[in-house]
Amino acid sequence: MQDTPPGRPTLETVARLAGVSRATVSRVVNGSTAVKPGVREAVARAVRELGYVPNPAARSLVTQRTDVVAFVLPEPATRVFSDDAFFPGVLRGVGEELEAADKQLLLLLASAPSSHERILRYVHGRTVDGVVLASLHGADPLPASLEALGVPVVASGRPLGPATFPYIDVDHAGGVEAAVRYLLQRGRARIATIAGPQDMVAGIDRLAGYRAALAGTDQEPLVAVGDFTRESGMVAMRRLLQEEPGLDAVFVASDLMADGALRALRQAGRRVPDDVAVIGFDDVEIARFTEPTLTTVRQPIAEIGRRLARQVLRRAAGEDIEPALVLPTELVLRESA
Amino acid sequence: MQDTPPGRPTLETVARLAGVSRATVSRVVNGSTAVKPGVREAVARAVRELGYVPNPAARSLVTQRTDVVAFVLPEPATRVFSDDAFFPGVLRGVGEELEAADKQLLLLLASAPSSHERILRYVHGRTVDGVVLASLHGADPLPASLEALGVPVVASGRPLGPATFPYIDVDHAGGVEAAVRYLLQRGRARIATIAGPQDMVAGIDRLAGYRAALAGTDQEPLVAVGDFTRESGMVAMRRLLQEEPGLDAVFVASDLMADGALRALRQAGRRVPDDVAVIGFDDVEIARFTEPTLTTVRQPIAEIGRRLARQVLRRAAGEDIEPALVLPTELVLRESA
DNA sequence: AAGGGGATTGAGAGCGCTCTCAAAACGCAC
DNA sequence: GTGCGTTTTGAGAGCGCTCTCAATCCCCTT
Repeated sequence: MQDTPPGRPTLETVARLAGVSRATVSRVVNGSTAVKPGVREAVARAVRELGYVPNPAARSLVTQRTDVVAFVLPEPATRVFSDDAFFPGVLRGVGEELEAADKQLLLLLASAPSSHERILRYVHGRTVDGVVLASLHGADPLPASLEALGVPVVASGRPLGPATFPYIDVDHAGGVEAAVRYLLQRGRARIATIAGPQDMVAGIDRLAGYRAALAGTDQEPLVAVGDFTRESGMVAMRRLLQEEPGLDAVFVASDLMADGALRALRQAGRRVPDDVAVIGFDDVEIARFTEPTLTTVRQPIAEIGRRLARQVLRRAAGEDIEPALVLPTELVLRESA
Repeated sequence: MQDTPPGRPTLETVARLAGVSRATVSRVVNGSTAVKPGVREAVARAVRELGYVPNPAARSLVTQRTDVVAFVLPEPATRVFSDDAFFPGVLRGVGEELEAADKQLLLLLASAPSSHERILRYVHGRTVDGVVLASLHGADPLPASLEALGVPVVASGRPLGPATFPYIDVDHAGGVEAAVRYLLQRGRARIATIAGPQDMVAGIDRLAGYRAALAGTDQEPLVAVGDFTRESGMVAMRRLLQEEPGLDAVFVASDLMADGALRALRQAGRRVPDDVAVIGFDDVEIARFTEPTLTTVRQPIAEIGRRLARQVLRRAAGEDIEPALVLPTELVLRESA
């Protein structure tokens, strides 16, 4: 019997059992090639026998890496985190990609505005190798602060101001334009829109797409603004109906709001799509279950997450990455338009 | 000018600037009382001036703590992660509580069954101080393996077999019984149920509650089984209608399935609640937006998350904790019943 | 058989922090 | 002033791992 010291086995323990030095065990554990097959096998056996697992803290201390990537969800996004399928979807994509790369996912749900300080502290303390930022509102100072600390940052969504850091986004305007053109092409004569918050690029760009599509026509834009929630969609739809009872189509900047809008339309006695055509944006699960089912602009949610992770990892590995990656959207036809 | 060494400041740097020893700086940073006010102030100033942030890896190496808690979402749960409000809701609760305790949240989304090994590795490597397990299916070997490694584990949901580890759950059966009793009391004469998966305690217990409520009556149980998704709720409802066209009420084991059931009822031309009363379970956001709005059994989702975190932290701190914590549920009356 | 060169291996120096233990400093009673 | 009991402070030993650098092997070549 080996007299194994008590407690978790360390490199030293393994080395002793295998009759080699710590350095050699380290080489085997980290897959270095410069180890003779026989020795490698003996070490591997010792590792297995002892159930050795490297201590990540010790490793980080010397490598200066942690193999951890933070996913930061700022306050406003946290609020809708469990009501919306978007962030969980992105998060899942990020998780998938990180798992594939054997990195860990640290989730920072900033439930209070004060969490900013906490986030910076983590990053400053080199707790993480990189940061994925979800959902930036307005002129968030966070990305700049992070960049200043020299940590790779990739954001979901183009920032409002000048982009001083890489981001992934989808072609909001293009997708919306296609959707509104589709409505025009089907003969809709009075197309309104329920826009998203105008302090978020997603809100702004989708509205811009709507305006762009209408620009070449004789239709005047008709806009109500919501905040991406169902309630706001309902309220906005009612307002639009009141303002323009004759509208026969509406592009809604999110599926959740579209669901609310459908409800308001139903309550107002309008038939969809006969009286009013509705097109949403996102293509989250609910779109397949509204009544009627929702025609919508699909954005590749999980793919956004995967790309975010991939870019931040590449950046952390010292690679240069594209300052922006814009993923395509796609009009998905269902019953509502 | 101080000649500050380049790179991140360490304890040493701070110590030199403040003219004290490393130990003293450590004491100040960690809030030990045994430091003279004057010295403490000088050290604090140096810390501020240098922007010193402790290196968590170095700290973990000696303290044997990481201040990280893992939230593990097994494969099946990951699949529904972005379509359901339950797990994101629990996760949010966990995040809140951990933030308050200044702990970090490591998210392990097990996208493949093979991730088990990965999870164990993290835990074994002492990457985390504790583990919160969400959604255990059947006889999952994971908690036992984790316990064996001596890591505090707290599960969301009572395990199927004998509970060898602490868990938090809600009073499924009690809540359902109350709901079905309510239906009985309102004169419903043929009450069916759409149950959840029978390899999950939530599925089993809710069905048991239904049976229990019917036990004292002359009604025979009428059961269809779903898997907590909307689709399965729709399918199950159709099956029930076919089997028993005369049913006048249905308790559905999740809001998402209830939403599907409502749709199936509408398509079958049944009015809710006039022809058929519907009660769901969960009280997620969608319950307030179905048509008609959904009467449902509320479970305190975020609170479950908070309790999970609290218990695992207490356990990690060496405290003894309750082997089980059962939170109450509550019938929320809306339009559907 | 000797010499050279690449392949393997091991010794040892940290990485930045905590914590024990002993020394130094201080306060106070006498 | 002396002595004793507290505080307060500092020195130094690791925590477990990686990585450089030098030593040792081995295998050819001549």
